[in-house]
Amino acid sequence: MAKNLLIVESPAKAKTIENILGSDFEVKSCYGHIRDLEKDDMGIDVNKNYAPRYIVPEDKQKVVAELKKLAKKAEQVWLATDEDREGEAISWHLCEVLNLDPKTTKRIVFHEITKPAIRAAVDHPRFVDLNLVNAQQARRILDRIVGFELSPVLWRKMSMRNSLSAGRVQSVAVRLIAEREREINAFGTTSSFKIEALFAAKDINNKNVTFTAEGSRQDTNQDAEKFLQSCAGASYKVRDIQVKPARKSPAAPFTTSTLQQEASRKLGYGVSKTMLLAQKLYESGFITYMRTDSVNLSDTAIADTRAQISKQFGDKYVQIRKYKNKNESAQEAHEAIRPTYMENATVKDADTNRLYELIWKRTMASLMADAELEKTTAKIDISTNKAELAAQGEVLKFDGFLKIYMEDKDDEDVEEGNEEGSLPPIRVGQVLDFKEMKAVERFTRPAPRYTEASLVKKLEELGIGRPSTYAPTISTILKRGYVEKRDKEGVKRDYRVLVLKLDKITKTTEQENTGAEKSKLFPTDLGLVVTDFLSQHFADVMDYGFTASIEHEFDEIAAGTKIWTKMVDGFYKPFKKDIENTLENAERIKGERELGIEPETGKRVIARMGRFGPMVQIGEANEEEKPRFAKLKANQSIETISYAEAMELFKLPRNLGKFEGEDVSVNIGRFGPYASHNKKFYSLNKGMDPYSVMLEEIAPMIEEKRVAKDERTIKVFEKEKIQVLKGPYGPYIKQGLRNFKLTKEQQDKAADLTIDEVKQIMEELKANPPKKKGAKKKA
DNA sequence: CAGTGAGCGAGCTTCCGCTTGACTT
Repeated sequence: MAKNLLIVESPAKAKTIENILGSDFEVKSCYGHIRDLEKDDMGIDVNKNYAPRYIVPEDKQKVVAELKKLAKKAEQVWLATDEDREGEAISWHLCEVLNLDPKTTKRIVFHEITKPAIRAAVDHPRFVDLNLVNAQQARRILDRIVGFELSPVLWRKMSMRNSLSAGRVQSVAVRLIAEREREINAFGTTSSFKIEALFAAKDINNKNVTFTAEGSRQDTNQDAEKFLQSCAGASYKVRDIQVKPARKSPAAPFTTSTLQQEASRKLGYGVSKTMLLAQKLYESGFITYMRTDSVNLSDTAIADTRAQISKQFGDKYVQIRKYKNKNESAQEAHEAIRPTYMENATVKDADTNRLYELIWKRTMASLMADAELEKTTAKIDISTNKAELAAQGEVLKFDGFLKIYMEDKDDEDVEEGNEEGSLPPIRVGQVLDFKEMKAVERFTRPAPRYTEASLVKKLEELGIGRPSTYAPTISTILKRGYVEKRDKEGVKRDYRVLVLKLDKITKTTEQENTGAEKSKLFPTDLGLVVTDFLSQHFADVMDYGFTASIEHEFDEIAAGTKIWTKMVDGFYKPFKKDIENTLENAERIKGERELGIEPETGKRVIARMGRFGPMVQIGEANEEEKPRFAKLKANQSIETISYAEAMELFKLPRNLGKFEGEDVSVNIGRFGPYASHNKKFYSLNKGMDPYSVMLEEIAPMIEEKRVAKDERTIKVFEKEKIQVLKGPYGPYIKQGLRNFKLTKEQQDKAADLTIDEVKQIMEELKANPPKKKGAKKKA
């Protein structure tokens, strides 16, 4: 029996630390928070100075029971939760639950899992910092108040039956996406003409090459033509050449947020996928902890990386840097995300290797030498006018970190047409061999829509959310239906090109694709109307600076200069007034927009939110007549749908004629477009448009779907309406809407199951349903 | 599975931040 019990948050850490500390220590994990506010009545006694009511959630009871047992036996308990606000609170909760005195129980902290760091921590224990704990309680309680007061307002004011939610983080995340969408919709594109001259010259190998030089942009088509005209018959002479050295530095080691961004840009992963793979790597011991906001590398990691760079590329490529966090909201409880052993450049598992290699390269590059460049700018005179052209070239003199890694840019930060090539050797005074000059119409672009990762980047900049919540926050706003992730097809656009060649100007119009986007976040109508509603009635909580300002107050609580209950009270009192006022006075949320008047009837055509989502409506509900309704299509929005598009929606359902003697009609239902025939329903195949599809396409589809259904069916008990079906997880039982999972053995003999056996399996599963996450019984 | 669109009102939903597995049709 070990004398000392040391408690950390993560089980993977526990193992490593136990190895470092040896047999005097038993190291256990508490798996994060062990208590939380109960849900009834917010779990807070608002009238008793916001006294919190904490409970141990069901899924934590086993862990807590075991820790209790071990704590009782141990001579000394050490609290080694993370060194940040949440970690401090976890230590305090452990004291409360394990009957330890926070004023005397040893509390230790470290930012890296290395032998010297752990040893030093054990040599310098402190006690739980109750001010910091109170800052966390204020944070927790405030978030609970915001979430549990705001969400019910939505339930009352929205006519949708979804379980809607609002919160300090998620609601602002949706707002960012909503505002970006409106910016894009309101964006007025303008164009100008880019001037580009093409010259020929000999390179150092005496080979003929071409290079381009740019002139200043021309605002209009006429300006562009006039400019080209003024260049007709000109000669072009190099007036000046400037050569400047330049350097590029590597990016800092990964944090959760930058890892998510790069994995999105380079590998196309969503943030959940990145975190899932990183978790696997962490649990297998290949990388350090993946939920971190720190860019710091431990001394041992720096030494390890330096050795690896030297070995692989030579000392010339080593450049030790100490990275500092620019982000004020960072709490830096951990190291940056890095490989645990730099000699492993890859891992065996193909699934995780791509992410691992990214982490390995980024870590290596962060301690590699700057890249050295030479930038050349040549100014070129035009003999027939006063304008000048500029040609730019860039030569890499020393690759440094670029040897293995270069951070990608977001669409947002990429400027058009600045790709730098190399220039052939030219000298001042040289008359250049002119080929042609082009004026190409270019357009201004609105800011791009957010990807999951660029949204995380923005949230982090605003100090909203934490590394452990970025991915779950995005899942939440998707699940609630406030936001959709999808592609957008581009549209064809004409652009004008003028070419001056052999002193003659030719004008052409070419086509390009514009506005195509992949895996971007779009607000739904629900997201838009809920954002408007919340912004109108709860402007302070929806403010982008709200989190930063309360964080400032949490800092004061942590410093002991502010009382947490006073801080919470200062927020709650006016907030509660807003809640009551809104419940009493605010209209129901409709998001109504008039699209026009139907000429034949004089009835209003409106788009609005209905009980089942966005819809269009002709006429008003009154005694004489029922209005006509139609659902919006997937990519349509209340804010942008036109009158003509709305009227189009009323063309469904369409009757296509008879097949096998029965009518076939198509419509759009809850699960998308479908055909109905002989009382059966068939989802339309991808690409089939219910507005235009013909019977000739539908009939064979119905036949195909009948066959596919037969293949999925293993057995049918007609009388009991029970089916045994083949699914992606093997055979299962289906009765109505309910599915019943079979065990391995039962699956193997699925085809031979009798009705009695099936019934017995169902009875057992009904009596003992498989446990679901978060399922809890009422006390 | 393929309807609906008003209002009443059982009894339900809901937050953010720490952590992993259990579960999925």
